[in-house]
Amino acid sequence: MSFSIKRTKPISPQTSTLLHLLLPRSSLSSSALSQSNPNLYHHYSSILQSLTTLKPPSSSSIKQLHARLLLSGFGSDTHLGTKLINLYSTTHNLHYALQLFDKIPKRNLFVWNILIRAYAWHGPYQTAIDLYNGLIDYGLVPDNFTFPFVLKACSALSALETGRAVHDMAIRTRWVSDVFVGAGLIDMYAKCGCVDDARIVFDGVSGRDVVVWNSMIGAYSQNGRPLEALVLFREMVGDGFRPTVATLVTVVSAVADSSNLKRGREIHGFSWRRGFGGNDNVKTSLVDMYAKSGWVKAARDVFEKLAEKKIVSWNAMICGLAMHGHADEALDLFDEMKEEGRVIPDHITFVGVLSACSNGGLLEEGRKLFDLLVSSYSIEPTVQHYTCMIDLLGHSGELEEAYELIQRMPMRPDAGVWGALLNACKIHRNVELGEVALEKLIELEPNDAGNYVLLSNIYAQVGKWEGAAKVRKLMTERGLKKDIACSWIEVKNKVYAFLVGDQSHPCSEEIYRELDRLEGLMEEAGYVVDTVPVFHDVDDDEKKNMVRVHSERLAIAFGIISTPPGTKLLVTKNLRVCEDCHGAIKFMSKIVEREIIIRDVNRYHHFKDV
DNA sequence: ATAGGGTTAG
Repeated sequence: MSFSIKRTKPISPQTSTLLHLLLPRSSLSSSALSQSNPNLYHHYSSILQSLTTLKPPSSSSIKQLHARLLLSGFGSDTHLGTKLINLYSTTHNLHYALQLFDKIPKRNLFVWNILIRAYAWHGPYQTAIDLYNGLIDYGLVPDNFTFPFVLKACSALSALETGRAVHDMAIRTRWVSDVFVGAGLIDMYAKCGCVDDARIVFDGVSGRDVVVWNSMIGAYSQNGRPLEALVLFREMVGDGFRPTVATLVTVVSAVADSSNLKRGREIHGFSWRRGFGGNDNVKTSLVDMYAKSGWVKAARDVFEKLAEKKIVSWNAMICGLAMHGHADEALDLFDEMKEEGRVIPDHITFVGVLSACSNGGLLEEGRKLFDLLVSSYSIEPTVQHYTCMIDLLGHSGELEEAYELIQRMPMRPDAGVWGALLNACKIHRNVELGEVALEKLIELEPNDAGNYVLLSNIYAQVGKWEGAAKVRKLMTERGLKKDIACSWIEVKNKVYAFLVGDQSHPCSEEIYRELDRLEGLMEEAGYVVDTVPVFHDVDDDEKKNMVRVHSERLAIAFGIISTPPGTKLLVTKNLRVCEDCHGAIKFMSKIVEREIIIRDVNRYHHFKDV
């Protein structure tokens, strides 16, 4: 019997030399092979060892070795089998790995671990969890390697219940305070949205290292708690830990969400002082931060200084332009990206350009892009792409077409889709479709007050007060309250917040006096109060009063009286800017000759009619 | 023999 190696695929010269050295001809042609041959066993073991050091190990060599091991009667040997499984799992041959695994009678923890690792990295993630449970049923106890692997699978699936069970096991096995296990648990809880559980784990980790800090800062940042992320970052630096690129990227993204340019510039400065100024990853997060802080030009400057523009960088810049309503620039940049040809647009790029079209009212451009996404880039449109299209069609007044698209889309429309339609119905005062959209929204998000408010406003716009009252009653019955409007503005390195009708500010009197003064000038310039957006069915005078104390107006008035003439104002609001304020701020901007930017829940509104 | 963290949209 001959054992010469059959070449199915050419193997790398490196591997071929290696096999030649380790397998002298004599052993290759030997005809009496069995487990009783310790030399051969040793040979196989060494070859396996050497293959492990190759990066990447040759797939075909592994299969050949496997075949020879079986022929030599070593098929069920734990030691050799383990090594082979390890090789198979690092070369993504999970099928063979699992086959071998089933044949090994004595399975040690190491084999379970590397299999769980393979499935946690490449999926199917549920298999990793099944294997973890299998390991326990088999009578083994998970160790400090098992936990990070299985937790990665839990994170990928947002499998909170399984994650909690794993956490419980980590406590019982006393691995819970280990840095690796802790980081895995923190990340799992973060991905499941349970930041406070993550914090409990964080507080219990002994000998925290930089990764554990990063994980916890990221947990806050990814779950919309930027201030806590920053507090923890300061604590980390105060404790003498040296931040890494991952720390900076996470913290900059947290600052981006906190909408505070001063903090953003501070962290930018910090990154320079600590030697991260030239790092492309940090720069990309800065592009996003500057865009979200309302300073598109600074974002663009950082973007142009990137050594290499990767897809994330392009996306951050394109989306940054889109959210500020610079539709043409966003599309130009998209063209530039295609021309440069180094990166391929992905699904996020298309969310960016489609939303740019939506903000810019570029219906035909948007239609073309939607076609392009499927035809030229073979991207499977996601529910977000459909949402963008429905938003675009809706804004452009094509409500019927938008509704048809919802009925045609291949996946189940989510709240975002119906929300886009409802919003379009509000803009174009379409009660019938608005009712359809709200009905669906109530099914999907029964406790979101904003949806009810929107429909109520549509009724109010067309004078259907009984409809508005019906929706309001429904809200009261369900115990829902409209979120209180709040706007904030940063003046001289301090953030000031204003609620609707707020009189608590020390300068309140001056603020209202300034509003009065502006209103007089606005009316002279042709401004007429549009009372329609007011929620309640009250008389006109009262409506007028409610509109004029909207939180963004208070913030703007405060900004005007407390900054030098000509200073640009950036106001952030927790809800959407109402139509009347939109019109009023145009006049204000003109009268005081200032650029005013409002960041609301959806996008940025620029008023620059100086 | 095996290990944990990061940026874009929504």
